[in-house]
Amino acid sequence: MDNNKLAEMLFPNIDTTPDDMEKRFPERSLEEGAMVTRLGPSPTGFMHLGNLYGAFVDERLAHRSGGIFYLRIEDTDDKRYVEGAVETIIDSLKFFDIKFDEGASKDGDIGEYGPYSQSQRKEIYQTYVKELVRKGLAYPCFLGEEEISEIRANQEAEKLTPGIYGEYAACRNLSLDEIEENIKAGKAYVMRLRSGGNPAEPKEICVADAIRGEVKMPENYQDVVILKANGIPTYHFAHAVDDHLMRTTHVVRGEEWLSSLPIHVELFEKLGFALPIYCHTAVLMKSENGNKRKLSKRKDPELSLDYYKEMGYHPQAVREYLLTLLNSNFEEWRKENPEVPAEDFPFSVDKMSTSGALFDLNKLNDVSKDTLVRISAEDLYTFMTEWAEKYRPDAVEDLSDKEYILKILDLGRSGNKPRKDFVNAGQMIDFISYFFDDKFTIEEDLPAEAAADAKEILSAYLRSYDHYDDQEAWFNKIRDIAVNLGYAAKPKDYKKNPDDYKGHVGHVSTVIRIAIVGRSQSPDIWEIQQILGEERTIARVKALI
RNA sequence: GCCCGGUUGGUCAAGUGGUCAAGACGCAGCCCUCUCACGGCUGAAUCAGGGGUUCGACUCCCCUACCGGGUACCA
Repeated sequence: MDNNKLAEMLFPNIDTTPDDMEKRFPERSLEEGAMVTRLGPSPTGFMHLGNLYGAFVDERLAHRSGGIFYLRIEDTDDKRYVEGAVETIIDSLKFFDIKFDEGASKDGDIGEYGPYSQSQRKEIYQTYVKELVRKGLAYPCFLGEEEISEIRANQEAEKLTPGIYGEYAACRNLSLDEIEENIKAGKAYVMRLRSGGNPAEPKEICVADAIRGEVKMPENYQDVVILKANGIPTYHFAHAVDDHLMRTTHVVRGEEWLSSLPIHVELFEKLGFALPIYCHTAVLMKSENGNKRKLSKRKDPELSLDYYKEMGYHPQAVREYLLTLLNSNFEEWRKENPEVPAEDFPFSVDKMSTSGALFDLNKLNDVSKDTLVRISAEDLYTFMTEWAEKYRPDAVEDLSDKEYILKILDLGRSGNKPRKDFVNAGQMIDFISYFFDDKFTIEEDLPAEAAADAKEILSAYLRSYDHYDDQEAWFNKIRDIAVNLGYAAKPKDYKKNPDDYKGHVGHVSTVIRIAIVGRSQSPDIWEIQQILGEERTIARVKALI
């Protein structure tokens, strides 16, 4: 068999060689230890939290080491392509502040190692396939879908590993004439790797994984497809060629790829490429019916990135949450360095867990509260108003008085024990809604202990009200009202001798609180009144009377 | 079926042969307190099961169970 002849017959239009490619995409000149990572999403749907989780690892690794992080669109599956998916990916990542140094973008490719969409790299892949054919390491396979499933059925009946390998690789040893005949007859074909693995007794290979340590697996012996009938490579082949030519140093991907690692090892070897360092991350899971399950785009809309955007979670909060999942020592670090940007955290792959974490909304909310308390009112205002324009147009009008809103947002946030009332923009708008007359309603019943005296309490409050009282003077007046009406001045007194009083000062103030904010729970009433202003305060008290 | 991973409280987890098995979220109680929040304190709750190896095993080995993934001309 004349392999050169076969190569020419198969790829007459390819006149480039691997050497050309090496020259076109030279090694990057980066500092020692700089990592080159990539995100390789396929434009098949929408981004979910798991994608962001992985992207974050890439981004941190590259940027903390002074390396490069690039975006490569892995659009080798035309059947699954979804219109607009690339834009969604780019927008989502941008929203969560994941920054790329090069790769695909809305304004076209940025960087010297492109094209960054696999669909545009056909010649590059074929250059390498042609070379493999020359070396006798790849061959055309004319097996159709039916023939393959027949082979598979037989293998399954005999309890053998299914696949095209060894004796089942029917087209492995076709003669040049047979191949030519098939092609002339217009038969479709794929290109397969001529695997060097031994199906009878696969060798054990050992790959160092940065997260999992040494991974031992049997070598590959399948004649895997490297080029589909349409001339586009499979993921496996594109991965090898692209990550080599784009000079990726660290391949971060989900653990679902672990099983195909032997294929990649053989591909890199046959192509003469050095293996990158693999980092197989645990996949984010979701709990369902008591079981864990991998996140799914289709089944888990509440885990799509858009969901967090819609709920109004601050991107920084989501980042911090992800960081707590990613590196177990992050929370500890954050406690010691509350004011330092998360970017300074010494992120490391060997702190990453090997088992899949369950997404926990409780934890996200908690992290979010801690995150928002560190963000200035000014920035919260910007964030909230931008969010409202898109998701809560009804609230935009209310938010227009910036000075007013800033005071509200800072309510109780100063001092060393700041309130942590805010979780996300949607919740914030609801939380502060009582500050706006058009949203204000009495949402709760008066406390049972003081309901009967409500009118008197409020009237007395109105009579004694002086907007310019300081907080202490203000509260003393409430205490007086309480005592005069037969309520305990201190909750403790009431607890000790509940029969001596109708209730305690807390019940009395709750009546006032409901009049002013419409709820039994809120930050300090005096401060709220100062923000609301005298007129509005009095009007609300009168209204309830 | 076969192959590959994984398994510490409800959740996230530290831990790498000798610990009363950290910490965080959540939960319960208490304290602070005009409510809530914040903060503080206390508590309940964990090494999947069984065999080895060892003076000693959450840690090492084997088996089983369970969970997840792969087994495509999908990525």
